[in-house]
Amino acid sequence: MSLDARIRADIEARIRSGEWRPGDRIPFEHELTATYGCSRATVSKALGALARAGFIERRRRAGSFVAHPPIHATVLDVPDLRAVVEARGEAYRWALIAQHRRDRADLADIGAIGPVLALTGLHRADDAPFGVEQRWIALGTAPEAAAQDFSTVAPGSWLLAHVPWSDARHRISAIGADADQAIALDLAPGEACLQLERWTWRSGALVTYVRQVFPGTRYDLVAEFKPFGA
Amino acid sequence: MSLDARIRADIEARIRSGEWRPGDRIPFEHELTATYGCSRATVSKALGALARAGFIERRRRAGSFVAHPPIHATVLDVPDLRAVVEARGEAYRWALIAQHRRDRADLADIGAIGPVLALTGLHRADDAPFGVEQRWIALGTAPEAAAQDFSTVAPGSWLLAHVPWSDARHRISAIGADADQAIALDLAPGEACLQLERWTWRSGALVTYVRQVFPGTRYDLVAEFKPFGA
DNA sequence: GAGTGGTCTAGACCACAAA
DNA sequence: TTGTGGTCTAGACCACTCC
Repeated sequence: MSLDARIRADIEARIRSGEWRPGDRIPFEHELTATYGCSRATVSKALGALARAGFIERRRRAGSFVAHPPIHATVLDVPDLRAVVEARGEAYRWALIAQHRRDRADLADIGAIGPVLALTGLHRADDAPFGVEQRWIALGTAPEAAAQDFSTVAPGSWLLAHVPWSDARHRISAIGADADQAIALDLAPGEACLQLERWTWRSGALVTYVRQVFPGTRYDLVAEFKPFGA
Repeated sequence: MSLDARIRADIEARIRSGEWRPGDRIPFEHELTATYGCSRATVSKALGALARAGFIERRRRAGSFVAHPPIHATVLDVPDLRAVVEARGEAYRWALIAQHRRDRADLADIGAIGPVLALTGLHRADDAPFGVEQRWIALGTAPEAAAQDFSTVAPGSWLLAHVPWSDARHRISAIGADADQAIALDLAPGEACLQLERWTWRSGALVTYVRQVFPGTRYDLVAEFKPFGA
């Protein structure tokens, strides 16, 4: 492993672990030069790669800082639905329908171990329901969630702001609305809906699993991209 | 614009334009050093960025070569359905249902200008239908398509292999199957389906627009990803 | 064996923004 | 004004790999 790759991995690990948090200033290039006993070009190459990957922001005369995670709403992001809806100029509302705690996860396929918080709720835009959500939060990985009141704050928004994550997986499929979903979303049973499942992990441990169901006519996912990762 | 960025943009433009094709060797670093009148480190920085972005592959002792576009099947790729199906160990078949040529695109929303080839067909895996496809190919952008026989070769497979592209956009939504789709896919009308629309451009000109409809129970899209683009 | 890319050094000048 | 990151140079050694 090259020296610049070691420096990069080292700093990336400190950011992922939370040792260096968003907004923190990381050491100046000349300090890292001394730390690693190398030239400034090597440090600069490592920091340049980290900046390109979005881990840090670099500002002349000020230094390099751990970046704040961005908020978008495309298929490869974890969207904050509140932000998405408000960006469209509509009023967002979250309503908690049910909440209970289980000391042992009884859903093997979601991959949670230990106590979980199970939540069901409804997302509204301008008072019209546009998504139902069932969510499980692994309290072993995110213990702060146990004390949080989710009656007015959507768990997705709260998690994005408070719990870091390192990996996620989406599964996108089409389903017919079941009876409960149809009532919540004001649809006919069996009407086509977009189902988005998302697993979110932190360092290999599941943070949360969520299943969101949106009416097919009121929601779609968009992805713009280029070939070869260009 | 920095010198290394100019070199990078210059080479990228030659690749996108097709002047340098996949497999071609691009000039050696020391030749580019002479061309641009700069040091090897600057050339190396530009080529390194192009390699990271997937435009070129670099091989010691051999040189740097224009990369071949990869084939994958996740939500941010243009999948070759034949490859996806065969990777699952199933037999793929394509059946052309209808084909006609229009001298003027009559679908303003797809963004095609000039003559288009309109195709409808069915994808099968192990003889079971799993997707219907409606496609428009802009003959102004991809004139070779006019002479191609799409009765046995799926247009998606052919286009991926023969027509380069520079940008794409997906829209993923859920719809109820209409009468024709229900018959083709062997479903009840109104049953939930996943609809994938894709626009593909080359240098700003539309190459093809396709709308694929899959039974919700037989197809889903998966995306795995990390925060900050890490 | 010869020549490529991969990496690193020590130094330099500059633009820019924060102090 | 000052010190940071941004960029570039000229040179070096190395590992790899194709001839």
